[in-house]
Amino acid sequence: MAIPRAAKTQRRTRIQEAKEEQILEAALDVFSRHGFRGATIDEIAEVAGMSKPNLLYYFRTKEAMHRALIERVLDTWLDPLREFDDKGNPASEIRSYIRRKLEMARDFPRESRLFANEVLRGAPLIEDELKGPLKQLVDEKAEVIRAWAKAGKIAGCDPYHLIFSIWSTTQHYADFDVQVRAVLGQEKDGQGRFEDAARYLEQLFLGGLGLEGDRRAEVPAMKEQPGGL
Amino acid sequence: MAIPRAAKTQRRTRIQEAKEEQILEAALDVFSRHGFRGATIDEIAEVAGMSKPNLLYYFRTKEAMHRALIERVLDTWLDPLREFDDKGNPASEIRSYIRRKLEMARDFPRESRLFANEVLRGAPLIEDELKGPLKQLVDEKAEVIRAWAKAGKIAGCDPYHLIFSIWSTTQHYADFDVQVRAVLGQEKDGQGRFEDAARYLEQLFLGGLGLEGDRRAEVPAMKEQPGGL
DNA sequence: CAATAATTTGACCGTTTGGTAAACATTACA
DNA sequence: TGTAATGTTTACCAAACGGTCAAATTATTG
Repeated sequence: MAIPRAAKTQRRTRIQEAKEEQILEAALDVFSRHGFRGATIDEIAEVAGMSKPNLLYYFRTKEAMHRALIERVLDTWLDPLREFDDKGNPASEIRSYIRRKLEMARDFPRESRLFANEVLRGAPLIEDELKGPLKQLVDEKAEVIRAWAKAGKIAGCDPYHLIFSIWSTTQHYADFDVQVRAVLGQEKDGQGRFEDAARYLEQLFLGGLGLEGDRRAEVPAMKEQPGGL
Repeated sequence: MAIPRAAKTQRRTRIQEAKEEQILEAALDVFSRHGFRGATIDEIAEVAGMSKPNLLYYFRTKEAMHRALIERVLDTWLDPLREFDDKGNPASEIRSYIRRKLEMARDFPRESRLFANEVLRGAPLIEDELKGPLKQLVDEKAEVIRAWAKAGKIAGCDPYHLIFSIWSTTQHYADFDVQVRAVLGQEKDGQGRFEDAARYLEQLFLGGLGLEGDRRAEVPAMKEQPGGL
């Protein structure tokens, strides 16, 4: 008998754990390049190095795979915003938020593109997630920013659009990577563009919020590339 | 005899013109939502309200359709940057560049998403365009910005990343529209978010470039939504 | 009004797609 | 070691896919 995904015994075997990981890794590769409809199970199976039915033993449908991927990524993706702290001082909080987002764009570009692809097609799978938990989280952080503005710690600005602009500018380096590289040319083909981007974006956002004075706040430089997710 | 696309007579008939328009309009709809691989000829034909063979009479392959679309959009898409003028004063040039890009995101979101989809999958069709004409145009405008900085008219900054950040922040309102709406909630469901975005982005960029004083420069407000492309 | 060219369609074709059935192989563990 | 549960593979299916063809229809024009 072969009932997929932890049938009789509730406990997941090592082999399940490993194979599912292997599949999701391959799926991330394919989905992030071609979107849901453009991706094929065959290609994912090939990248994962296993037969199609074998893959379908672990994830019964293409949608199940996609859903599993998206859920996992969405969670990780919002971590930097969750860390955004109302106790800290505005300049360093914003600086380190930008840095963390930029590090993610550098280290997990496929995750970013997966998300972008999903939103581009109308986000049918995560609509509820966006309108619920995401909106709630952003509302909360927007309130923090508004409080800073009210206290005169930063220039008054629309906190929602501030958050949008940090999202867009940082994720741009993952989602539009090929364009960025094409425009910068081969000289900047290493990871140097991320350092440049970090410097520029800090200047932009701190200046835009009237915080130039706090330029050299106690925020560390971008980390070297770490390991997996 | 039925040789497609202006055979004996060189002149394109009215009917050709109209049908090709009708097809590209439908194709834009489908490609912008699902990307090249995710789009199907059947769906495009259905949206265009004609039979599949009829559609294929005007565009022999799916790729031909996509190519025609991309070429047309890419050209329009760069117009605002071409208008970016070194003669004007920095504050108003940057302000009106932002406004134009934001107007495009508002009025032509599908075009923006088409482009985003293409870049996301690695831009195989427009790689040359990006590395050639686009890079050249950006290089040229970057030089203008650098000159402004050297002359002390704006704060020194990396002009390439400045351009990237204007692209990303403005296009975000087209490409991530569903997310933006989800976060802002129903109250801001009208076009008001574009006005808010315009105000915020001007503050951000002018502030970030040390140009707050020039805030009320001679740049008109965002235009009402105009007609077709 | 012919007749010729342009357009449209239904039927079709080979391939790819998402997914299944069942046989076979391997692992876990009593 | 035996056996039940888990994992893998080969062969396959129906639907959807990109695209073709020849026949039918509609415009254009001498």
